Amino acid sequence: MSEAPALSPNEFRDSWCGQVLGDRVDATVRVAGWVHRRRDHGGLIFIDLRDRTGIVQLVFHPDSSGEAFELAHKLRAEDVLSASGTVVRRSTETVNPDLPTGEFELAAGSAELLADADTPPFQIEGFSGEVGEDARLRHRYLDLRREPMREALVLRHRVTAAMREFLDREGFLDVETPVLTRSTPEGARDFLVPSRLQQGSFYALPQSPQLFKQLLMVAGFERYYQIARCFRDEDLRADRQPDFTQLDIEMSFVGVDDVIEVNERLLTHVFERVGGPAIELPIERISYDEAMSRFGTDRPDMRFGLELVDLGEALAETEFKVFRGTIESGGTVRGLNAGRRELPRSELDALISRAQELGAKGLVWAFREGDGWRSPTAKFLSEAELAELNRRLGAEEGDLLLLVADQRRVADAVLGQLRVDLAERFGLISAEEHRLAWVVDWPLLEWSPGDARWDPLHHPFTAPAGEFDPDNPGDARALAYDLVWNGQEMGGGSIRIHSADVQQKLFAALGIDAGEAEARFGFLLEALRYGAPPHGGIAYGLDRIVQRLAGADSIRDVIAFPKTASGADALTGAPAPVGGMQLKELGIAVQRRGA
RNA sequence: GGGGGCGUAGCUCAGUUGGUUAGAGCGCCGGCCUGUCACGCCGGAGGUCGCGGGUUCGAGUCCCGUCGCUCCCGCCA
Repeated sequence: MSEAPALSPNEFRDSWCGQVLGDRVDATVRVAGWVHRRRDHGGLIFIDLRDRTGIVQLVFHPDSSGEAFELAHKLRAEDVLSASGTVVRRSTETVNPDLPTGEFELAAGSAELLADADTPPFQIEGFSGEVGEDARLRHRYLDLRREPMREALVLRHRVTAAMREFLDREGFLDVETPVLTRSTPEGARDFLVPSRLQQGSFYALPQSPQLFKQLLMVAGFERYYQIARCFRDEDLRADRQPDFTQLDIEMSFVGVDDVIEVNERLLTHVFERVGGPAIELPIERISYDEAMSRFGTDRPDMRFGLELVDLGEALAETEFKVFRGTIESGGTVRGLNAGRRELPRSELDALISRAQELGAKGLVWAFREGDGWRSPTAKFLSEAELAELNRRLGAEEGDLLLLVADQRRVADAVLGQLRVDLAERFGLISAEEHRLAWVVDWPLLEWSPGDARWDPLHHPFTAPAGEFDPDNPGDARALAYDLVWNGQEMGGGSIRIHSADVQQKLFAALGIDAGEAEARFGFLLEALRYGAPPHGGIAYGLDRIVQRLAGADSIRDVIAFPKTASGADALTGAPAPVGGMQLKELGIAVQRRGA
């Protein structure tokens, strides 16, 4: 809970509920808030009154409270009340040690009902069950009265306040960029807004302020930040909302190390301010290649082992058709040692199903037994091969080994995720341990077999390291960096291309010809020709950072009014149909019902 | 777009192999109660078992469809 703000006395109150403490004893104070709980003893009534700062107990006596006693009898949960009385120190045996104000209480002399409340659809506090999220979201204003939600939003405020404090001190300017902007159909699907004045044309809601912040660098602002709402029309997850918040930062005349350095100090400052985990500087860096090789993912959770091992070489000559076929078609065999485990067949089958869900054709499991394996696959492999696999996997007696034969990227994706699943199941992750890392040295582009073209790993404005060779686009490295926290991507950024020529080369490499580039990004190319400084920056997922700091399971728990998994706002009912008149003004044909 | 889980009182849940009148805790309403703090005690109300269809003598329970919530895969430059 944040400290109670100063309070100007008025007709409703002159003290916060949470401030009815020792220094007020014998004083007459007036408090206002919500009836948290009522304990009516017939001849004596206790009311717990709650405001943002906490709870105080009001006592109503028939003798000293007069009319207020009659009112207290009629009070119900969540009624809004203003009450005044004398602050009294409780006798030793009536102290409530669970309440910050528990040594004191307010002997109420008068009270005024400011608003009566319908019975809430769920209890605000004080019963052991967990209220379903559906009900909570439908009455979010009641859910937000609950302590955990209030604390989460207070934490969120403190995080953004600390960010602004640091960035202001470092000379970053907070500049707003448009929400109605232009669609540049790359990456995620855009949310579109029809234009009334130019019918048939559409605004797009920004997926990020990327191009605007680059233009601000061209404009000479040098250091920019914004806590920006971004929009992506993709399916939701526990850590994905269609509208979400990004801490967006951009700087001029910097290289990778400059951006990382200031961001490490930013994170340290924020974590110190809000009581986050201690950060050891510098934050460790791991190359993309090493992350993929050891963990099978570009956002490795390095709090535990179970690292991936490449077994292709050891199986180059194998007679086992599955392995041999995969290797001959350019794939490989990857494996991990899950340690000494005992899993029933049903759970091994579940692992296979999970592997298939993740895209594998199958999963080989084995337990090391003597010099060989206990495994349905053991009979297909030679003694020498089994020994070599055991050696490479560091397998000891009883260790569970998991192998996937596939194209490298599939094997990585499957084992990289299984590794995390297994660590959770086997309890290898301590809740107290935190591990931050920069993933660096990214490839600039990756080949997309489906679309038969090169796609940027980050975005098409990311600067290549050194000169870009259009003849070998796959070899190019990017001046890019992602911040990974316990295996979750928290933010990412890069040094940007600040030369129109280089930018055009990149567009060409991505299959965007000069005409199309001019049509879609002409404003950027033109701006880059008017003296663009070298620049770069980063964007953080604010919701995810706060989620992690709050220890919440979903970013919905740190967003005041989130959407459900189907993208609906359970409170307002959005999205909703609009009237024919509204559509007509936009030049959109009105569909007849049933049409 | 695909897969899994859930849907029973206001809330959280139980409900056996398909079988009489669908239960519990909390909340709610009424009564009693002067030191409680998840107050206590007594009494009471409250149900379209998400919705639609089917099987059956009989469906909360089985089947099909559908809607909602949720987790995951795809997607998220």
